[in-house]
Amino acid sequence: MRWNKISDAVIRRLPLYLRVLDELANESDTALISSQELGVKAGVGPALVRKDLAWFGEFGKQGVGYDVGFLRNELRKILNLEQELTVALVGVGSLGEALVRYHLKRYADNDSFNLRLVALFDSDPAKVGTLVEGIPVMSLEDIPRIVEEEQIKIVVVAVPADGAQDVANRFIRAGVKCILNYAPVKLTTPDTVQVASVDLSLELQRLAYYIPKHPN
Amino acid sequence: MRWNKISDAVIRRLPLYLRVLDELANESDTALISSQELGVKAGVGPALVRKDLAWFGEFGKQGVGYDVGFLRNELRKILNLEQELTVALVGVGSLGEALVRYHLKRYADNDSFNLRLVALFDSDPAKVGTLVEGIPVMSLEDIPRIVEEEQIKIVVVAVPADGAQDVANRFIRAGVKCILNYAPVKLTTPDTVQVASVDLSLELQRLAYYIPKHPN
DNA sequence: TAGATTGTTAATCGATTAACAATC
DNA sequence: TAGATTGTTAATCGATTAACAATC
Repeated sequence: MRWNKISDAVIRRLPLYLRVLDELANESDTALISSQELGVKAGVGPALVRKDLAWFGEFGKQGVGYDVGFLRNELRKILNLEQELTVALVGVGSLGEALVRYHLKRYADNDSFNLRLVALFDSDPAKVGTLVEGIPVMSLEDIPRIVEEEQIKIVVVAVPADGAQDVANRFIRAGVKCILNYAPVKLTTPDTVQVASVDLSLELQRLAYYIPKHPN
Repeated sequence: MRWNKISDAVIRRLPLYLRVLDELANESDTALISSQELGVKAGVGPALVRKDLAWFGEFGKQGVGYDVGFLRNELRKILNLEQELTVALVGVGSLGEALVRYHLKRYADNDSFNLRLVALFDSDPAKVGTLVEGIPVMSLEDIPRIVEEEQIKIVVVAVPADGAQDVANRFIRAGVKCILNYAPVKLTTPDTVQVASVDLSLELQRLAYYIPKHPN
């Protein structure tokens, strides 16, 4: 499986399709779905659904549609969701702790997900050695060793803005290729490294633009 | 000020520019910046910077560049950041509470932000009437009244997936035009309403695609 | 004036949509 | 077979980049 240089716009829609298929697989006994239906449920045009899927193979049957279970399985393979995703989080401040407690643990028992949060890191010596939700907090010095030992695949960056680039660099040097960034900065990374950003203030400022000038 | 139908791709970059200008205004005494420099700091090409800004007016001087303080101010006006942004949050579960405690309060005292979280809502009668960080939790019945009284501009949806569309509809009916959605569902809204989504599992599944097949 | 950088138009690039032959 | 829907190619649409005259 080597489909090089498929646009990220395409990749971003695959989880959308997968979510629809997960629902169908659970809640109903629909065994087949057309690009039309799948598109409506995912909020994407039918032609685009077919084009997106066609990058990876011929998953449908003409005149019939796509087999829900089969397509779901193929998407899980394409997205690397069959394997366990080992995750580390750096920055055990209030945000980091909230993420550990409320977010990441939630995905531990998800259907189409196999996420395991294995390590926490913090620069504050007072926090190193403590446990949060049973997960040990380690020093930034330990990053290379733990990434290697635990085969960390994704790191969640939840440190303040001015430390984010530095910790990102440390994980990149240790071999991590996927970063989920909560710090309000644009991380500079080699293009072998993928960054997803959750930047609440950018989103809020964008929304503010759409506030009507005169009262509702 | 009515610049109708400017692409959302443009609007999304304005907060990026504003962030750069905020930093310059604080940390240094740089009074002028070129589209070149601003682009580098924001991660955007210089031609695009000029084109984006030109949608809203002529803010620069040929041969000189843009005045940092002036441009910052213009962007704040364009993005509606001069006025107080009154926010409500619905869904006081573990996620909602974490958002209240760790995220939204943080923006209360931000330089280029004037966010005020004024009301919480929950469908659980046991929670209605309690306070979270000093903010009262109210019943969904109260949505129309409170939106009107407090002039709520943005609602943060932090309810489970199956309740999200319903609560979104309630706020839309009450006149809210901006929704920040944390529920893992695509909200269907009239196109007079803007939705920003924070969907962690979609981001993680996207990142997973980029995990190398064979060990780092 | 000479040098620099804007605002803007034209060219390029990429992503989405429409159309349809292949085929289940 | 007749009807439906895929996979794919060609057409369209929109967004980014390049280029440059205007001008500070």
